[in-house]
Formats: sequence, structure tokens, C-alpha cells
Amino acid sequence: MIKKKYNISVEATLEVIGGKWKCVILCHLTHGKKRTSELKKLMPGITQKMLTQQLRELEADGIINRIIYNQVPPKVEYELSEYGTSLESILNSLCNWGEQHIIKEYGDKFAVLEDSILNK
Amino acid sequence: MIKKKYNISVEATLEVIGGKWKCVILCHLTHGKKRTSELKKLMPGITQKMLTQQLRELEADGIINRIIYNQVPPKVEYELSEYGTSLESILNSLCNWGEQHIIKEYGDKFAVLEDSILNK
DNA sequence: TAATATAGGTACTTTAAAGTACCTATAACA
DNA sequence: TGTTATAGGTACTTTAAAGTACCTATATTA
Repeated sequence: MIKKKYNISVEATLEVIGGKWKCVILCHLTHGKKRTSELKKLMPGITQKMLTQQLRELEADGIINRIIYNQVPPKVEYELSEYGTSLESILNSLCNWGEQHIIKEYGDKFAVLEDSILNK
Repeated sequence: MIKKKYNISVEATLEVIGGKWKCVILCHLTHGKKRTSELKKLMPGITQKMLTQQLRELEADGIINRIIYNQVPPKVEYELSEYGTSLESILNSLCNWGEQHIIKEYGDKFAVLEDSILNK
């Protein structure tokens, strides 16, 4: 374990949930455990490689659990770990803020949020 | 104004506060307004260019105010705007989570947080 | 007169993040 | 037999983020 120096504690948070995809993945997982293929459908823009890569990193940081079912074709599910749930309120706040921001910028959210996620 | 499509609202949040520096800058500004040179001291790793660039973007998104004093040498201060304060609780949570995470990973925060920020 | 402090601009380069393409395994089923 | 579904690995390439180096202005002070 290499001891890094941080100038402010938020840097440690960003190491864990920073980047383009991790918050998105985690927000989806706040709504319950998901299979890899479900996550892919929820995130049309992500590639297989990036999805697995981000999931591996989140797993390594203890944020999510990987549940492997021994069957063919393979089935794997991901869920927030107990530690991961300590991020839940932050993730919800980030989502809510985004929604309000969209409303502020565009008037209503229906104009810019994909139908797929509004019909939930 | 180009209408973007988001697959999840948190993407809108990340557009505003994502990246390596914005959360750090904003966390510092939650403790009150700061001059450019103060921010540079608080963030030894950031370059002049990145700092100004990030500040410009945050200003463009309405998150911070830029206060210009007409004097030489120049004096400019940055503060959270009224809209920016809607992020305050998120920023505090992100800092607190990071601190807890550091403690979890390293046992105590003194080992990895720079002295400069602990002696506050 | 020349140095200092402050804030910032700009062209260019480097690095890290992300993406593309192609590969694996295997049971079930048509 | 060969196609499908699922999850994932890997080498390589592209792109965007970040960094480097060097430039500006001007009142004040030594």
C-alpha cells in the first residue's frame, strides 16, 4: 500500500468515484443489483471494456460486490457493497442536483433526458 | 444552447463539477472567497493555466462569481455564487467521505494529508 | 531605472483516459 | 452442426485532459 499525499480529502473521494463512468454505474446500482447486460442497456454509451474495467476498480476499492452464478451462459451481478452504501446519499444528491440543473438550463427535463430512463 | 441527451441526470452534474480540479476548487471555496494566489497555494499541484481554465468554466456555468478589484497589481477573488451554494452540502459530503476513506485505508489521516491542510 | 507582484493569455506537447477491434469459453437450442 | 447468449480478456489506437513554456500588462517600490 503506497502512501499518497493528499492536499484535501476530497481528492481521496475522487480517486474512488472520479472519472466519466463510476458515478453513473454507482447511481444505477443504488436502485438495486444489476447484471452486466442490464448495466450495458442502462448505459448505451459505455463499451464492454470500460464497463468491466470500471467495475473491477470499484470492486477493488470495496465499493461493489461481484456475484458470480456458476452457469452458462455466464451470469454475474453487481451490487453496492456495505461500504458502497456509505456513498448512497451522495449519489442521490448528485442525481438530484443534475436533474435540477437540467431543469434550470433547459426548462424541463423531458427535453434532454432519454425516454428510456423517463419511462421508469 | 445545444440540447444534449443525458441517459441519467448525474451526467449533467458531472459536466459541471467533473474532472480533476473542479471539486477541489469548489471545496476550497466552501470555506469562503479566495484570491487566485490563495487558491494556487491551497492547490500546489495545479498550474496557472488549469486553475484559470477551470475557474472560467465554473463561472460560465454560474457556479462561482468572479470579483475584480480595479487595482495594480491585479486582485481577483472567487466565491461560490448563490447557485453554487446549492452544491455546498454535496461538496462537504465528498470531503467527509474522503476523510473517512483515508482513515479506513491508512488508519489515520495524518499520514497522508499534507501538513499544510491539517494545520488549519 | 529596473525589479516585483498579480492575474492571465496562448501555442505547443505530453499523458492518461477512453474507445476500437478482435479474441476466448460453453451450454442450450434450432 | 453452427448459431446464440453472456461475460470478459487484450493489443492497439484515438481523443481529450492536463501540463509546459513563454508571453502580456502596470502601479508600486527599491
